[in-house]
Amino acid sequence: MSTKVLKTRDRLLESAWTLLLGNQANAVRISDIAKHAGISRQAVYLHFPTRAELLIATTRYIDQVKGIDERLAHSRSASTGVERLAAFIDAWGNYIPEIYGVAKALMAMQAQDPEAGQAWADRMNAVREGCEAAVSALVLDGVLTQSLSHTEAVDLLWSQLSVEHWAHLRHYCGWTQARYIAVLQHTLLGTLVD
Amino acid sequence: MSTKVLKTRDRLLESAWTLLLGNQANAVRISDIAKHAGISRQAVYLHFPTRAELLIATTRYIDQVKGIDERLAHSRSASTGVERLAAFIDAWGNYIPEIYGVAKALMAMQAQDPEAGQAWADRMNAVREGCEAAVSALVLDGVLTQSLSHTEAVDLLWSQLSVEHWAHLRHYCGWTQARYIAVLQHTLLGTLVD
DNA sequence: CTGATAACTTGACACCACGTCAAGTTGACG
DNA sequence: CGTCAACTTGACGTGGTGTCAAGTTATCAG
Repeated sequence: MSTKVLKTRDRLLESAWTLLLGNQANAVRISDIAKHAGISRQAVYLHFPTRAELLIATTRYIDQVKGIDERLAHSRSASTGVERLAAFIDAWGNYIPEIYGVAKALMAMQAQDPEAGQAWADRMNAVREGCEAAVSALVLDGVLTQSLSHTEAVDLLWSQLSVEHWAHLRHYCGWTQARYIAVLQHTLLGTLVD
Repeated sequence: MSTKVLKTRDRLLESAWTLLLGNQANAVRISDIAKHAGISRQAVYLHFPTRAELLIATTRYIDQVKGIDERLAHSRSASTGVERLAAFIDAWGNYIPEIYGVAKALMAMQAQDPEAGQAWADRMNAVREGCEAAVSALVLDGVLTQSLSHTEAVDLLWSQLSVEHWAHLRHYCGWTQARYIAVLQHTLLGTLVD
């Protein structure tokens, strides 16, 4: 029932998501989102104070719909550190395509809007915590390489799991999603373990 | 002599460079650059048709002043593939800070301006050629890893030498420039060789 | 010396997207 | 029936880009 007729706010978030996933994510204006949701441009401001807040709310909406929390939680149940690292790369790496449209818009926005930048930084820090946990699992197993400090290992994992890195390999280099996952699992294992 | 009184066009390029290296590179408007160069905003358009063209010309200007070509050429003279890889990472990795301001502005711009995106893509393809040459040197020495195709190795090197990756490690993670170079040399060697 | 030309100046303006404001419509619900 | 929330329409302010027109100034050829 609720799937059939969504409230206006959710229709806006769905519209933003849809349009941002499209090819010309750059050109998504407030008026486009409003039109797609079937309301007037001004009415958007009855639900979200600024464009940045709408984008941020969209990421939270996607998180909720796609259940990223459960996906990442699942990776925590691996028995060894190495398995956990692979599961984490798999879970997060396969989530990036879902949020890429919004992420791109938010990253483009942080140049002008510090609030957007902060919101994006907060979400990326959550990813970093996942990286931290994965590296800690390696340390616990005693397999973390000697040549990197704990923090450096986390930084390296984090930066290679960044949305920018994914976009570079998938879009500039034309890799498939499966190859992206496989290569990152292999090379990061080689870089971080022993 | 020519160092004392620069032509207006060069003063504009110098001003753009200076301002874009500043902390709030996001907020560099045409009027700011004009003011810094001591001319009126409208006069900028006597030298550059658009803001994008001004930024692109600035990157070329920096390349010329800083002599990136010679720096990269130097890395080609290494005797072994491994030395060449290290030299290339050193040369390009230490060049990124010089262009980072302009790069950031150009990357922020490519969302709206396809012309800016193309110009940036062209310059990054030049870097890719350097990566390609370095990987070829590894192949010639017979030390390229079995687990990656030639192209994949180039892609991986290229993406890890991206400006975004540098910015992530230097600014988000707080690495020093020296550590960035050292870690990339070490991990890329480990990833690509044997 | 004169007159043309290039490089600039000032001031005004169109455009586009964001965000705001005010006044009116519509529909649900007590 | 009245009220209130959600929405509509239309107008407006802001900030940056890019355009246009008219005037100034220095230099340089004839």
